[in-house]
Amino acid sequence: MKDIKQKLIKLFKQGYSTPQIARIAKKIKEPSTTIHYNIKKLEKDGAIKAYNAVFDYDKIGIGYCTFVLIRLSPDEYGNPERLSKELSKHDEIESIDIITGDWEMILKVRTKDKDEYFNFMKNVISRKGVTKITTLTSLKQVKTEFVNL
Amino acid sequence: MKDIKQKLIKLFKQGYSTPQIARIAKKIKEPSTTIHYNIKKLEKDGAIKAYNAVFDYDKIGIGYCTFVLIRLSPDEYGNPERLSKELSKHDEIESIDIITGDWEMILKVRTKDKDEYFNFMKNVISRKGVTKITTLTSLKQVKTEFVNL
DNA sequence: TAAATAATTGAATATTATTCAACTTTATGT
DNA sequence: ACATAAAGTTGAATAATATTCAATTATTTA
Repeated sequence: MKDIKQKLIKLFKQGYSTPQIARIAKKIKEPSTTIHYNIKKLEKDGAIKAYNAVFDYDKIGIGYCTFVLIRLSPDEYGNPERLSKELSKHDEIESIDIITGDWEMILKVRTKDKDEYFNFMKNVISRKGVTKITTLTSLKQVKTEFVNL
Repeated sequence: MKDIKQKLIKLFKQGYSTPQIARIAKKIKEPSTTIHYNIKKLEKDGAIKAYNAVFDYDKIGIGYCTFVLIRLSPDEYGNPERLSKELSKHDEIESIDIITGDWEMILKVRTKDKDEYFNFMKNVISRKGVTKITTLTSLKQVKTEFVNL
């Protein structure tokens, strides 16, 4: 056994998929060359960033999902991009947004369980510049990445 | 002009992509038939729900992104799934999670601009059973769907 | 430890993406 | 309004890729 599964999951999170031109052509009843041309244009214009897989996250062992609200200290407040760039390297983080209001940043984080999340919070999120953290834990994921579960 | 672009975007949100077996095979140095077998297994097991595109949402005209926190009334509190199922039909909603804590539900919503979001909030989210709504507006999206922007 | 099941793989085939050149439509400048 | 350029559409030919199949190896189960 070569444990190809985990390697596939890692690749499919980043991309490694591609449009099904023939199927789309049939669906919207246009020649496949026309579909091809239009897709390449979207890619060239940067409108499409990647093609990737949407998972049943329970089944790939990262079923513990949280939203993390972060408040920054006054000195970090003016430069939230520094921290967000830093955080973006971590595979556990599905999304990072800099937001308005009482909080400066919201993360969507996926880990195996609460213990793994706790470690992640202590080691990655908590750092100087971060004043307060609130975690909203998902009890049930109804829809993700525009896909109903 | 046939405005194929919008049709493609709609299809790519749902799926209509497929793994690049040959590229993966080269990348992890295994025969393509082995990769094929392992991918089909993931699909059969339900671990992979779909293959879809990740967009630069500004460039496809839905650059206004919000997180919506929803509190339910005592009578709806015990059955958050009813409302979430109802909401999941709407294309503007990227994700729906039922959560712990002060709020019962969190949505990630993508619209063209604040006006379109305001209409969406009034017509779709606000309804009996929803006691309170707080909107966190994204000022900058650093990472989405595991992809750095 | 034998039998059954799951996983790996190369060769053959089927399907699909891509290229190209011709043509049509739309946009641009004077 | 008209000529010209640029963008978009398309069928035919080719290149690349996925899929099937049967044989082999590894792993699990009784």
